[in-house]
Amino acid sequence: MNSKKKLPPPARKTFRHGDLRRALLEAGINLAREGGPQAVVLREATRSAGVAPNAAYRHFSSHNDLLQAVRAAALSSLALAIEAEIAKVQRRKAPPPDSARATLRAVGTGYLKFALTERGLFRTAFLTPDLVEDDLDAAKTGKSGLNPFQLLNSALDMLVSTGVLPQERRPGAEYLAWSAVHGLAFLVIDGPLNSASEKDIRALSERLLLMVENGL
Amino acid sequence: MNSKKKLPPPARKTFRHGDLRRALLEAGINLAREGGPQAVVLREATRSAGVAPNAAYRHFSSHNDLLQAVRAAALSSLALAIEAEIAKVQRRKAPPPDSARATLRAVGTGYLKFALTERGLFRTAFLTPDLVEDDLDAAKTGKSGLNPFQLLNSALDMLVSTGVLPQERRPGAEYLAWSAVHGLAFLVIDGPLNSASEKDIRALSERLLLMVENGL
DNA sequence: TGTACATCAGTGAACGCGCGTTCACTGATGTAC
DNA sequence: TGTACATCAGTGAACGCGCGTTCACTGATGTAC
Repeated sequence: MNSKKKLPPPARKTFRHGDLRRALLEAGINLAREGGPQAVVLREATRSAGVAPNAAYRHFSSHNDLLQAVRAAALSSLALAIEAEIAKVQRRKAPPPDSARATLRAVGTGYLKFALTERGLFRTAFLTPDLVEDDLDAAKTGKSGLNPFQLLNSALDMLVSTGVLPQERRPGAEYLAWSAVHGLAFLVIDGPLNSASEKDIRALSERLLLMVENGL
Repeated sequence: MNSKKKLPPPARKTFRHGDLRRALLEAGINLAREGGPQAVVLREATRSAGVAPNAAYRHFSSHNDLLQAVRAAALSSLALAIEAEIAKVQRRKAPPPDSARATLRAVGTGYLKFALTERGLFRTAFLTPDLVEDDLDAAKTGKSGLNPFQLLNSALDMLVSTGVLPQERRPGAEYLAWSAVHGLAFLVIDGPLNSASEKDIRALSERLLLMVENGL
């Protein structure tokens, strides 16, 4: 009945909040998770932190500042998801070339899994083009300190060093692989595969990753 | 100095506009062209048509109605761009298998060209997932009466009928091909290839299309 | 251990903005006679 | 050929909305003596 969109404000007792920056960031992340970058509304974040709108300005210089922080967090989650898949395949020790191949596939799998299970965050992660090569901002990386793009690159380097991928095909290969995987992610979250079954999507993902492997 | 964003309203003399629906649609298309779907603002469209805001409601039932009309137009432009590339390769008569291959590549080329030269419209075209299979709304198609998705499918069918692509690999192939091409388009318009040179992009496009051809 | 005070996190009220949309209207057009 | 009238495209004014942001403030905290 009188329930607002969310839980009532957390009924803070003290004048000071204590951890408002973190609270706002987390609220922002939740908004992004559910509605993508559009949904990251400063006033809404303060609402769910139980605080006046302008209190946010103690911790973020502007709406955009908050949004970029959310984006960095999303990018970091993506890196973690990829790392988790990589760890999975590297656990079972295989001959280096096979392992390299499996690692590249794991990057793709992690990427796609994240895109599917965290659509809003995924879309938020790609707001602006600056997850570029030399972007080592820790807020955007996983445990390894690498961002998603760098994880992909290092998988491709492994492919070369184990002799699977001829050196001369290496330059630019990251963009080819990324294109394929990102495109599928898009078709699923915003496009015509939107209502496909998880099984079908999984099958398509595997074929796509094979296509990349064979086609590179 | 006192120049507004655009040309002053066209100084209509008569009370009736005469062709307001078309004028609003074209204004909307221009807005989308320059700023993507976000920029398609009903009031702005009426402004550039030199008309009161509410006049739009004589021709569109809501803001969203206008936006969908713009989207349909964008989709139709995309179809035309693809058809132009197809026509180019089919003009020079080649053995059927080669021609089929070239046609598929032409679909990809047309798609990418459109994405690059019409970023705003391209993003607008993919607002909502309903350019699906049986969508024969003429507003969204090119001269052939096919929408972009159908053009892709028929190129793949050609590949099968000329014996280039084994029949059992045909199902779902449209999504693999589309993924790759769409992903590259994204990397270029909204992603890290954003500032790449046209030459590099062209080279990547070719390699990508080869990857698809070999990997399917 | 206790007190004075600077710091600065959060408040309350207000702003201007542009949006989509509704209302009762006005005036040009095209048709019927 | 001329006039009466229905139609309906466009007007003008106003609405409520939620947003980001600014201002002068209040009150809890931590530090210096």
